[in-house]
Amino acid sequence: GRQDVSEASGLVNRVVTHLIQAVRGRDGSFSSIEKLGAGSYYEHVKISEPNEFDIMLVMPVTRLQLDECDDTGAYYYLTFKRNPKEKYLNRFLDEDGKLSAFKMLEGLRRIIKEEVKHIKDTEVTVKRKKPGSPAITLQINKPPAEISVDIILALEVQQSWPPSTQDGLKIECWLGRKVRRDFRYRPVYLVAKQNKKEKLLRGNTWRLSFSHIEKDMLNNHGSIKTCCESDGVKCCRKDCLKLLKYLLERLKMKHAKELEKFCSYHVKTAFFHSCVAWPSDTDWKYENLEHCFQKYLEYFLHCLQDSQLPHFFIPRYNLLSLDDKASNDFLSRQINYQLNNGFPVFHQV
DNA sequence: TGGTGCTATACAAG
DNA sequence: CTTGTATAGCACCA
Repeated sequence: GRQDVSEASGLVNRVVTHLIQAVRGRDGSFSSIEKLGAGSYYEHVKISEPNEFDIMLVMPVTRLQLDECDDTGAYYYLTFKRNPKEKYLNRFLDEDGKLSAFKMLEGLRRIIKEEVKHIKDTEVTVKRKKPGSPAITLQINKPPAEISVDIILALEVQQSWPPSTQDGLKIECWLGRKVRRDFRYRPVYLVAKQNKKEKLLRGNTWRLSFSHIEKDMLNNHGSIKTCCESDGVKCCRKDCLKLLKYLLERLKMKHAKELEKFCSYHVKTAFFHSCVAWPSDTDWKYENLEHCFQKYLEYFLHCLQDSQLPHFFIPRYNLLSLDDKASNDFLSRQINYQLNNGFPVFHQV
């Protein structure tokens, strides 16, 4: 309830501000780090109790050279272009001059692990590292329940988006050309995410992140500027997204193993494509929630059947590989069953 | 003088 | 009502 949200967010904010202060002060490396709330909680599309938070810690850097490390267009090796003043990051460079995501994440993790001990009145622990994951996960013990906070390290660089994004973000018909142009002037974010397909697993790859743009699109999702404002017309876009998130979450609970490849990002990506396919606010009238949800769901089913869901910002990067055809078919069958039987999982608790 | 960091304030979203 | 975020004003310091 409201009380829980308040308690949880208060607790998370106290812990996170404490950690940010410590990380900034500790040594030169992370002195200009900034907080950015990301993920469902901050996008107002959280479906369950507020027990999961995503916090991006953003490091501004100047002039990076991005080299694609595979054909997805999402993963990059990073090097500093001609001497920037980023001397304080030298200790995170590999032998070949590449900025190491692993080393940087370890540096941040070490400070956080140390600092967590100094937080009074709250029991905070740093969870074991998952290989290749960009997150440092905190667990906050709040007696009846537990809150987990994913801290994601991101680099922010004010330069043009890489070529792989050229034909992505096709929002002209939905949000407009000017909005697209403005988005593309916003900085590039790179998160310390290891590419599993990388030949040598040295952990120095980075992945593009568009969390800042996604958050903006969700909070400003109307074709008409006044969409969902208090004196405007309410639409059902966010409710549709929440419903499919909830459906996937429930199905994942029932079939954890078979559905392990799927995450809410698939659902979110399909959502943005649906917003483009049905760009007008009248396509998402609040009264038509059921019909809209069904169209969105059918779109997602098509993606699964074709094993084809392009990343919204990097069109050549397919999030549903043919290699996982069996998983895609499994989820498609599960969703079809739900669709044809009045969504039984929504009623089971 | 300009950069930095804290606080107050306004306003959006639910 | 609550929380989150952007911004303006202010003191501080090199």
